[in-house]
Amino acid sequence: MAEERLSLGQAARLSRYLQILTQTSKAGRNNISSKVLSEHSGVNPTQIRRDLAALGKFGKRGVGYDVDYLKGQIKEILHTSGQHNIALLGCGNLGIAIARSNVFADHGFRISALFETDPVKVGQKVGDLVVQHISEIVETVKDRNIIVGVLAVPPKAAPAAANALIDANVKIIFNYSEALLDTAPGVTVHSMSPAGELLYALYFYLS
Amino acid sequence: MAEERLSLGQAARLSRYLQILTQTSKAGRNNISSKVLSEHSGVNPTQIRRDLAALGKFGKRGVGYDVDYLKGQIKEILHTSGQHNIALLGCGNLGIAIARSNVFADHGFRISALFETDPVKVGQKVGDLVVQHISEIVETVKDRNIIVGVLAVPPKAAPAAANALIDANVKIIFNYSEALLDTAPGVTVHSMSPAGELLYALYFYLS
DNA sequence: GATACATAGTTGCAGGTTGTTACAAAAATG
DNA sequence: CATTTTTGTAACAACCTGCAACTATGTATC
Repeated sequence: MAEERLSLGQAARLSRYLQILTQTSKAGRNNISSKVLSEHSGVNPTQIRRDLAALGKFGKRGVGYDVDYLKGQIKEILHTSGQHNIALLGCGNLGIAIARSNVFADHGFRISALFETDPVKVGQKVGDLVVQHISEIVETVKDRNIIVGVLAVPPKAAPAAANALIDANVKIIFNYSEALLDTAPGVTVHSMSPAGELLYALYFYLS
Repeated sequence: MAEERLSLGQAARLSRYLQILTQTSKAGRNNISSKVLSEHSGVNPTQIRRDLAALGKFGKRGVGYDVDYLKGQIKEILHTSGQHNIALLGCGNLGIAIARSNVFADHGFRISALFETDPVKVGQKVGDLVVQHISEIVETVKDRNIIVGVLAVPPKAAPAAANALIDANVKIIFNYSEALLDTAPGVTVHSMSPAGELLYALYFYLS
């Protein structure tokens, strides 16, 4: 089994395809062509076919790709077929929005714990979960086998929250706030940057 | 004046630098080296220096880059020194979170209009803005010179909301929902995909 | 069945991008 | 003045991408 590690670009594209396939599947379509995939992903169709053919010949000539089958194959390749538990820090508007949406659930991530510093919010229920105080994070992360922490706190609170996640031995921090976080060895920090992406899109519109 | 159009990669990196510079500036530091910029952006320091040197020699040898000066220069290069008006569709938890945060304001975007379909929310105030009914979108977008629309609506409502934005002649649609949107000529659609990005990060952790 | 069409798989190549290594130039420090 | 830091530059190899071309295999139509 060759099992070579994917390049950065390949992995990025595959997860993008997966995202699109998941939505396509939800919309009830069960077949998709590289052309359509290209329109939604912005990736050149030849590139898509090359990516997919290199990992196994998943398509049917003249027809396209079976959405659910391809979805399953890509999940295998990305090692993300299983369920993964995530902790959400911050139960303000943003945190609640994330907790109630399916963004993560659709992709096999289960929000398994909610944390807050505000004593008023601690103890309240959001869906099936009870909001816990941040002081319980170390134990909960260990008990529930959580490897991903999502930061949905105000920028000012972000560094402290990130450190709490690091202390709790979380491996991936997903930062919804704009704040810059210090990195720790062995911990991947991924920051969203909607404004940055908007600037990028705007540049190509303006020039 | 050479004024060449930036490559996709260059523009992406520059907007990333800009995002980091903005946060660095907010944190009160006014000098930054390519090494630190690299740690926060994930871009190779040589690449950073190459990018910046190619557009003008903004740094001081032995010292680094002046944060505010560099920020200004990059804004010029990206043609985003001015203010840009954006419309926000959806005033649920997510919409409110966006409206109250500084994510966009920090980068010169001003949220100039809020829209909803829910009659209960129409007329309520969020900050200085009054929530308007979606039916007013065409006129408002024209009057307030809005070129960017941000979708913060539930996935089911996203396609209709996107079409409303297209009808209103918005140029860039920024989609916070997971839904796939149909594209229209002359309109750039940019979809956030937190779960996709998380899958990507997870792959490198798991392999 | 024959024909046309759509679409995946495949190859070769030109061009662009990136990381690496190396080094010179300028500024700060002591 | 010597040392250190850090930018600016260059050259090169490795990699990646897009394009064009072509083959193979389904589907639809007549």
